[in-house]
Amino acid sequence: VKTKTLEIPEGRNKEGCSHDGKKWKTLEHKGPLFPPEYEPLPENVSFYYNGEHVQLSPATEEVATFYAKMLEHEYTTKEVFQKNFFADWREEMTDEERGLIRSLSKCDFREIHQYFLDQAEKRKAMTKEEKRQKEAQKLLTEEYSFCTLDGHREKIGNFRVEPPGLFRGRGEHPKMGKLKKRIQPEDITINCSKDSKIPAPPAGHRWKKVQHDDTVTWLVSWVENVQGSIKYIMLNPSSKLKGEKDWQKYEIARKLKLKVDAIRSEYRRDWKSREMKKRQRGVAIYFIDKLALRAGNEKEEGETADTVGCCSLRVEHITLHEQLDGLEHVVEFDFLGKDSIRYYNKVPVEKRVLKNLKLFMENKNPDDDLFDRINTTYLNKTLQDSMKGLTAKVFRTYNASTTLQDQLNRLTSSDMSVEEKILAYNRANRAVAILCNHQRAAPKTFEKSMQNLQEKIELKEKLLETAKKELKEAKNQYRQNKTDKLKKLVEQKEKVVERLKEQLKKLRLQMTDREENKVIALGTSKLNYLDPRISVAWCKKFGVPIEKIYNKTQRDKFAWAIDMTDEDFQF
DNA sequence: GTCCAGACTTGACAGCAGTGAG
DNA sequence: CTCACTGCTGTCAAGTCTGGAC
Repeated sequence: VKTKTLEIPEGRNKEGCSHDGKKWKTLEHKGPLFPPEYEPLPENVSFYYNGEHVQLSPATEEVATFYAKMLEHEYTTKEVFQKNFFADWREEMTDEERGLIRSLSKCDFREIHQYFLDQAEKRKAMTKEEKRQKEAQKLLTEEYSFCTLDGHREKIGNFRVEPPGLFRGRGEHPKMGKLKKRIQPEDITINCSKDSKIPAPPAGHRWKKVQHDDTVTWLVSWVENVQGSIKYIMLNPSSKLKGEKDWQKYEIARKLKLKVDAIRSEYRRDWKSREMKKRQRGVAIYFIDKLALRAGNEKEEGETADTVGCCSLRVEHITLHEQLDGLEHVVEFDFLGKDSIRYYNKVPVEKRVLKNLKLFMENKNPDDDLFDRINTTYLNKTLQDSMKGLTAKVFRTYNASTTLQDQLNRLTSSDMSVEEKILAYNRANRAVAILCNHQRAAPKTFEKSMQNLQEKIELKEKLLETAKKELKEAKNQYRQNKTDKLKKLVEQKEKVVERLKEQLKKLRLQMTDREENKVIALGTSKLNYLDPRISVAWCKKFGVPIEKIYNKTQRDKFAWAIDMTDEDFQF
């Protein structure tokens, strides 16, 4: 039986929060799966120092293989990467090795590199027998991929412990190249219920700790050595626990929809405040609302790449223009955001905003904070006063979902073909991705695949032309000699023309879609920002199969929405 | 207030499997 | 059957936000 309104789970209030912070009653699992032990290189594969063969100790050799595997990557050409790697590698060496190996430039990993290339080649040419073995292996690991939470079998998101390797940060990360160490069972904390079957550590080992904390959702955790942060094993997005949280997130965003007008007048009032702090707050929230910027927490300098969000914007990240490209009062943004993705945007703003920004920038250096009186904690406290549960990131969710809903309403009509509807959907999705600045590297094969598509279109055009000629010819013949046979021929030729026209149209749509998608990533917004009920309702209303919009993983994650939504739902 | 640990969401991307054309 | 291309899945880094200690 499909319920139209989601039932409020037992022990939860209407926002889906547990009253007592408890996330589960029972939790049982098998613990984490460890990566395989290091296998030393065969004897005929050598490392060379200064041209001489050197037999490395297993621990040193393992770290050398991490570097050797990356030899072709741009990373290894960066000085920071090399420096970090070499320092950490030397830590792993025996005294003797450390005495000998003093300069990375004298190290020759090429033979090791080639060895791994050959191995990859071999793996590709795997026989059926080996593939069957792989399948069997998969079956063996399957039991690790599920747990039992409150009596339900649930899929786990990441049940493997991360393997050792070299840290690859994004952008200009000061820690790139550092050694990410192998995690031992002795580093691992297990979280499960008291009365459950406690997972067994590997033979000869023991866990760091076994705890029974029902106020958190993770099953396994460990501390990672590069940043000192905690890593977790948690449930898959398809799980009930994650699904409810997701639903709750969108409900809060819908609540903002009802309050947003009041909040907007409030922050506009702040623009005129006597207090500098309130003015900054007003402008920051305006940016977060209008441009879907991230909150922008402070980051530890020198520990991470230099990236910013709204509150951490610096003077150097914006340029003010009284006039630009025929527009008035324009702010030009240019900064690196999350994952060192560039945000570049020229935005016309209200006169008062520009005036305020000028004020904020007065007597400051380029590397001074633009909003020096506020931070994300203060901003979120203010937002909480306007609406319970409101934080900066809710604006991203709200604006993304609202945009999708608006765009879909505007771009779809029922007389479109399914293909046209899907193009409309993708366009709506794309508007959101642009708003949220979700970018991707242009696919490596982009130019080529566009060219292929173009050729296909040209071929179709020719076929269509020929078909049209044949149709005309057939019509002529029929006019002169009205036989049944010729009538049939005309009909047949008409059908061919029709079919070709359809195919051509489809190809052209595909081309447009792909071109417009070149550097835009749709996945992130689809997965994290767009209320799935909007898409489900749209599919139902316009007769588009849900499979055209969501793949299997996405359908699993959004099962809650697919179940509960009818075609009238509006965000 | 400020600092920091902790928990959880968000994000780009590599590598793989599946698929359809030749 | 092979090969090229695409879409999916897993990976793990990088954010947000909360709460507690001082």
